[in-house]
Amino acid sequence: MPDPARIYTTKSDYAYDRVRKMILEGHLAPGQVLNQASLATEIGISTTPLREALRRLKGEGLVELDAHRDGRVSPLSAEEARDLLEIRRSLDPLAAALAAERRTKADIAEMRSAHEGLEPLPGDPSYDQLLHHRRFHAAIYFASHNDILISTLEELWNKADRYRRMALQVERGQAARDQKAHEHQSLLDCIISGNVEGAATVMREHIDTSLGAHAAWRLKQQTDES
Amino acid sequence: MPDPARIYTTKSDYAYDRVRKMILEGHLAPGQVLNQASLATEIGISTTPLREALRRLKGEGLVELDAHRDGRVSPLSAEEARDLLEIRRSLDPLAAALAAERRTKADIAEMRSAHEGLEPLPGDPSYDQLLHHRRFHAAIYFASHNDILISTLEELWNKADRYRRMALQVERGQAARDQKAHEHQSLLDCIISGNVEGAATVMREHIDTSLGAHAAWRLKQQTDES
DNA sequence: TTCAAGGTTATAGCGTACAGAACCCACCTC
DNA sequence: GAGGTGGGTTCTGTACGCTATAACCTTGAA
Repeated sequence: MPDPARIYTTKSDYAYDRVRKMILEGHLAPGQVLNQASLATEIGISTTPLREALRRLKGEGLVELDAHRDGRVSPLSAEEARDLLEIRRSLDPLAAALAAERRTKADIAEMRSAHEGLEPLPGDPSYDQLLHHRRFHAAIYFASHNDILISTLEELWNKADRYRRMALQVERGQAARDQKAHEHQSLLDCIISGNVEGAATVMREHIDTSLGAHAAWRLKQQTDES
Repeated sequence: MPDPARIYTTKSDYAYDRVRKMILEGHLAPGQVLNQASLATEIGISTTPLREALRRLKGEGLVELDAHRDGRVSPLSAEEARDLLEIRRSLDPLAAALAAERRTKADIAEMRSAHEGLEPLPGDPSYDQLLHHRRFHAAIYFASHNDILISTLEELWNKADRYRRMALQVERGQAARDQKAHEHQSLLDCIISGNVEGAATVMREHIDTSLGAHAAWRLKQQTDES
C-alpha cells in the first residue's frame, strides 16, 4: 500500500485511484453497497475527500449515488455492454484514423514500445497484463492528438474493463488469440505508414470481435433466457 | 434565485448547476480565477459542497483545478474547438442513426414538440432560445436509447455551448439560417421514417456547417495570425 | 393470526466550521 | 540582480452536528 502523502497531491485523488482500482479489479463487486465511513477508514482518510472521489466515480458511471442513500457499485448490464460497444465502434476507429494522420516520432516510439512483448490476454490475466494491453491502446489514443477524444476513450475503457474481465472467464482458443495479435500488428503498421482508412477499418474489426463484444453477447443471452 | 433546499436534493448538486450556468452564460469568463470562499458565500453554501461541484466540473473540462492552486474557468482554444468538432462529427450521426432505428412513439412526440416553433438562433440569443435548440437535439440523443452516448453527447454539448455563443457574435445571413431550419426538418423526417443512413448523413452535414465549426475556424485564424 | 399502516428510533450520508498544509509573492539580503 | 526566507492567502482535510432515509416495532383491523 503506497503512502498517500508521498505520491498523490491530494487525498481526494488518492481515494479516487484506490476506489476505482478496487472496483475495476473486482474487490468491490458490482452492486455492492459502499459505506462511506468504513471505506474511508479502510483507505485511511476522512469522509470528505472520499465523498469527492465517489462523486467523481459517479460522473464516470462506476458508482451509483443518490442523496442520503447508500451508494453502490454500478451493476453490470447487457444494455451498458451494448452501449459501450456502439460508441467504441465509432470512436476507436476515429482515434486510429487521426493517429495515422498526426502521429509524431515520439508517438511511434511509444506505440512500438507498448507493442513490444504484447501478448493476447489469457484467461484470468494479471493486472500487469491488462495494463500492458491498455498501454498499447492508450498510445494510439494519445497519437490522435485530440485531448477530449483521449479522455473520453480512457473513460470508456475503464467502464469496458469490467466486461473484459467477465469475458476472460471463458478461455479463448489459440486461433482467436492469434487473430488479436495479428490485428495489433496491422493496426500498428497502418498507423505508422499513415494509412488512415486502413487504420480505421482494422480498429473497427478489432472492436467488433473484442472481449467487450463477447461479454455483451453473453449478457444478452442471459437476459433473453430469463 | 431558487431556494436550494426546495428544488435540489443536495447543495452539491445545487452548486454544480449554479456554477455551470454561470460559466455557460458567460458570467464567469474563460480563464477567470475562482475563489472558493467568495464563490461559496455568493451561492450561499459552505466550501465543501462547492468543492465537490468544482471537481465535477473539472471532470467535464469546464474548470481547471490543480492541487493547492487556485481554480479557473477553462479558457477557450482553437484546439478544443477542433477536438469537439471531430468527435461530434462522429457521435452525433451515430445518435441520429440509432434514433432512426429505435425511436418510440413517445420519442417522436418529444422530437416533434421540440421542433415546433424552433427557429435558427439569432445573434445574441436568449437563454430560452439556446435551450429550445438544445432540447431538439437532446430529444434526438434520447431516442438513440444508448445511455452512455446520451450523457457523452450532453457533455460535449455543454463544452461546445461556449463556442456556439462566440460564433453567434457574428451575425449570420438569412440564407444560412434557412439552411439550418431545413436541416432540422429533414433530420426529423429521416429519423421518424426510419431512414438510418439519411439521418446520419444530414446530421454530419449539420455539424460540419454548425456554429461550432465557425468558431473553430475563427479561432484557428486568430492563432495562425499571431 | 396475519397483514397493513403509522410512528419512532437507529443509521448513514450531508453540511459547517475550523484547523492544517501548501503555494505565492513581497521583501530582504548577499 | 538573483536567490532565499517569511508572511499571508487560499486550498485541503478533519471533526462534529444536522438531517433524511429506512427499518423495525407497535397497534389496529380483517
